[in-house]
Amino acid sequence: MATRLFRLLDAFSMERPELTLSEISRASGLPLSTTHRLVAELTRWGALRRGSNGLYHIGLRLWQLGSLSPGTLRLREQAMPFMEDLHGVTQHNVQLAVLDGTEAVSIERLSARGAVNMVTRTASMLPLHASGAGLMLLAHADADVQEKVLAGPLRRYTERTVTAPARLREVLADARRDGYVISVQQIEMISQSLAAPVRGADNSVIAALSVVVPVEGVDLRALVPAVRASALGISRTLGATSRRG
Amino acid sequence: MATRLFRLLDAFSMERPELTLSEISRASGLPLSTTHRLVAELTRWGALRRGSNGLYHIGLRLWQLGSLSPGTLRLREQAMPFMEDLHGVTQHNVQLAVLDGTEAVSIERLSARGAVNMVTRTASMLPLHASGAGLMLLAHADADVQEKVLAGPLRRYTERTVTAPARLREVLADARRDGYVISVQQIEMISQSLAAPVRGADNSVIAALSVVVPVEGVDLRALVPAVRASALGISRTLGATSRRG
DNA sequence: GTGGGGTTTCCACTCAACGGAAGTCGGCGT
DNA sequence: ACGCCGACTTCCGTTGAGTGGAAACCCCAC
Repeated sequence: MATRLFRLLDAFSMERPELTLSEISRASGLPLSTTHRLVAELTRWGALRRGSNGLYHIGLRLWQLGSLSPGTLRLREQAMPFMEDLHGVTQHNVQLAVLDGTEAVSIERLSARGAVNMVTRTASMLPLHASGAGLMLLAHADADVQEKVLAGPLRRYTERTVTAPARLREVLADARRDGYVISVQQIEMISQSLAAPVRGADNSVIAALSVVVPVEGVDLRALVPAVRASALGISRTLGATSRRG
Repeated sequence: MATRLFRLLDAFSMERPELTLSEISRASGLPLSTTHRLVAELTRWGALRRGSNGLYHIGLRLWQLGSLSPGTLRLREQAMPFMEDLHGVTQHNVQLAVLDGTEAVSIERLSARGAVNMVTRTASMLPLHASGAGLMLLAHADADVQEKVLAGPLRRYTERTVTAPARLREVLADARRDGYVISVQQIEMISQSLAAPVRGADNSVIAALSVVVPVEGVDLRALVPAVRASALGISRTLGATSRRG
């Protein structure tokens, strides 16, 4: 059954990327002998590898497969130069995120040396309703995704997190109209972010470019043109023709 | 059964990253109804996603999982600045590869604007016995891997591909001794490459940094110091203390 | 309307996955 | 040296979950 495989693979995480067979068994709740067989199959295929230390870890085969996901390899490669420029100019955290189901996933990030330690790491999730990038992606998401998110529980990270659906709709409408969105202290009280949409060849929004900066001492408004310009640059490289932000 | 899932996922490729259900069924050789059920399960978990166009593609969940593979995220992030410098100085293709089983996988690459069109793309395989990076990885691989590769069939890409095990052993020994390896016209008659080892915190070789350049008009020897220095730089960033190349 | 694709649902059979149990290996403490 | 313990591996009889043929469904193009 497939769910067993998923349970097994889910045993691996950012914190625990290497596990023994028994650990996998315990973490996934599967009987040891079953785990043993499944792990063997996964290893044969290359989804898992056993290191010289005897521990199992995710194999590159899986990474290669994952790299086929739209909005990783090509998007990243094209976006990198622009992100670097933006990072160089602003000296703040820059990140690129895409939509996956009802979550935003950060696929690339350049962190500033002395900047706010971003909560998020590459390959991690961002809330759609509270992060700058998430809001921009949500603003341009399919109607059903929007409805699902607006209906579902909207976690309140801080006192400033917008959790009222009606208010959120306004924010999304503004984001679409303005071509950028600013999210202040919605995830942490010490940080704020600004995001702009990245469009693909068909002019649909496929990613969001954002900067995450400290609340203290930074005026996000001043960064709006830079972020929008960078996002437009990426869009153009990807073949978008629309001038809309 | 797990193999069915693998067959199904293998239907996706660099060339065909988006497929209809029927296409998946045909490509994987699985009955349509079985495919339907498996795809549904995979989609529920997030390994696959169905785009607004109705086509299925690999989901970000899989990409995130794959990113847990050692030698992708962290290695890439640390290596990037050095690769960019090297790329800037040499103006040639620069790539970073790691070992997976008995193959080398390119995990990052910077291609030169007007350079040889590298056969390889990011997230693609390199032969261990014929590419510069592959040779360096093989030179430092576990004994059993080396034996397997030397025993197995060594594909002859060009007339200059080394396929004699004895000769290959010499090349590997030289690579270990010198701290770099040069592979001339072993994959294509128009290109050659130079690779140096990247060491992790335990001083073991975990990756290979290489440049791929045209045969005509470029003296690889002149690039040896640059590539070695960059590789050492990455190693140092990763916590390696060994001065051996 | 009709044909032809892709897609979804249904269900009885069967065989492959399951997992308890027993056996192996290796390291550590006494 | 010995015994213990944990991790790993192998075996095998049972059974219920995966299988896949078939039929219905949907939607578009001609």
